[in-house]
Amino acid sequence: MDAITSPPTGSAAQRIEAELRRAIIAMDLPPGTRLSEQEIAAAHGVSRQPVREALIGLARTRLVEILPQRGTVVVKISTRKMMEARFVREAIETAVARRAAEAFDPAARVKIDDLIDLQQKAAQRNAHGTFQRYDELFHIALAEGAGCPLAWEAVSDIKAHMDRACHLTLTSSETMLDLVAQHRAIMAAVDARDPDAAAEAMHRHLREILRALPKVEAEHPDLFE
Amino acid sequence: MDAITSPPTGSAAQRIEAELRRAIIAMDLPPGTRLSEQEIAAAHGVSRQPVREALIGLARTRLVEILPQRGTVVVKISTRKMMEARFVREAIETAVARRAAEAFDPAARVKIDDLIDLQQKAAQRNAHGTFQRYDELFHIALAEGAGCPLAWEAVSDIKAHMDRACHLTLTSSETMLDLVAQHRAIMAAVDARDPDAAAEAMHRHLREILRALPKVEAEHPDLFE
DNA sequence: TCCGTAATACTACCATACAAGATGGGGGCT
DNA sequence: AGCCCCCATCTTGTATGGTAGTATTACGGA
Repeated sequence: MDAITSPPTGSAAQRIEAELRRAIIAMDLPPGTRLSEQEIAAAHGVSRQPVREALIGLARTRLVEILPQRGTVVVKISTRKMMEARFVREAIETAVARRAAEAFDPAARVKIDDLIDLQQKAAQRNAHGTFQRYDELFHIALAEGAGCPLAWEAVSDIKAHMDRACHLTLTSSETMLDLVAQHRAIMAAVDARDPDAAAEAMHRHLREILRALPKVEAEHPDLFE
Repeated sequence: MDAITSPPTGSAAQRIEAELRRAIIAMDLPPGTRLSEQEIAAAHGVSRQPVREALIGLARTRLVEILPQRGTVVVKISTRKMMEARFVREAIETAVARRAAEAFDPAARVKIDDLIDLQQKAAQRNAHGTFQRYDELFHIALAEGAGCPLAWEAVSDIKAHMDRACHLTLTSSETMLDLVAQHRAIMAAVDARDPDAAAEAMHRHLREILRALPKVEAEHPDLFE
């Protein structure tokens, strides 16, 4: 089961980028953290060049901001941009859900049940990191089963940002189990071959996610811009 | 009027990436072309490092493919992926059009009329490159006016691929003028505050674009995978 | 005490050099 | 002849040194 643990992949630059991305989304590197090429390179036992390429990759997805000749910082969370991100993601994923309900790859269908079960176990253990990883795998499998894996690429970066914000809102085991139930509801509509219901279920799913964000912003204003 | 010519921006890596991206989309570098870090560096009078970073950036948007220790090539066009891309873009832009019809920034509204006029002139002159540039500016302005500039970021990479394919289909001045008319139709629905009509107009607009692609694939099989 | 100025200590950026892997061709062996 | 192995020559990947630019800080004057 390496579907969940796959850091040692390819070049040093890719490894470091994956590790930094994970750390940022998991809030191990909170918004505002200053990142130094030197320190990261020393910590990973490589030179500054691969680290630099990793940071450029992260800057492209807006997870960090590179200020020329000044430094690199983890970008702060913007509630406004989160709402825009949710809008875009909703547009894509409701369309995917609708298509999934019209025709779904049977082979991918059985895999999804396993993913949901594993995600539920992670939620019961209150294992935040693995929960989010299985959440991601669910959405990937849904897109692939619907026949548009490219849609996931478009959602991927957006979801990364949202996951980071969700790390503040998703604290209790109950809220995580709610999301699992919503996943099951989506698949129920897909199985029923009901496009409108599937889109509506996805719509409700995504609307829930960031509901608590404004409250969190009031509690941790330093993490927001 | 620098809105259309903005290559000399920032670092050497960014300049080179922008230049290569333009060349790839304009088919100056056809699919399958082998790109050598050495040659590009020599041609631009810089070292390999910035070129390398530029190629990494292009690889991230799937315009080129880097084969470790082997070489870098301009990716070939895939009709299947183009259809998937159109699906995703349609999902986003119809949602944007719907939102635009609900509320639109007046300041952005007047700018759009200018862009459409300029695009029409470019179509009449059969100036393919500038036509596509104004097409891009139109869609950007629409997203901004609708209040979700982030949506454009999600569409940007997808549109780049589609524009490359359109370079083969958009040959006559008439087809370009058709697209301009469709832009006007979209804005007419937006002005009428009719979300469904705006979404439908956008839908028709995007459906047209790749209609001729299969025929082109039969004519130039070497450009496709 | 406060402010303007200059030196200092960082940063990202670029150039150069080196290393590691992959390919293609040629020569020798079977 | 056909196959295999080795080597020359590409490629990308990594390491290191140096440069230009910015923020900070120390310092001298009012």
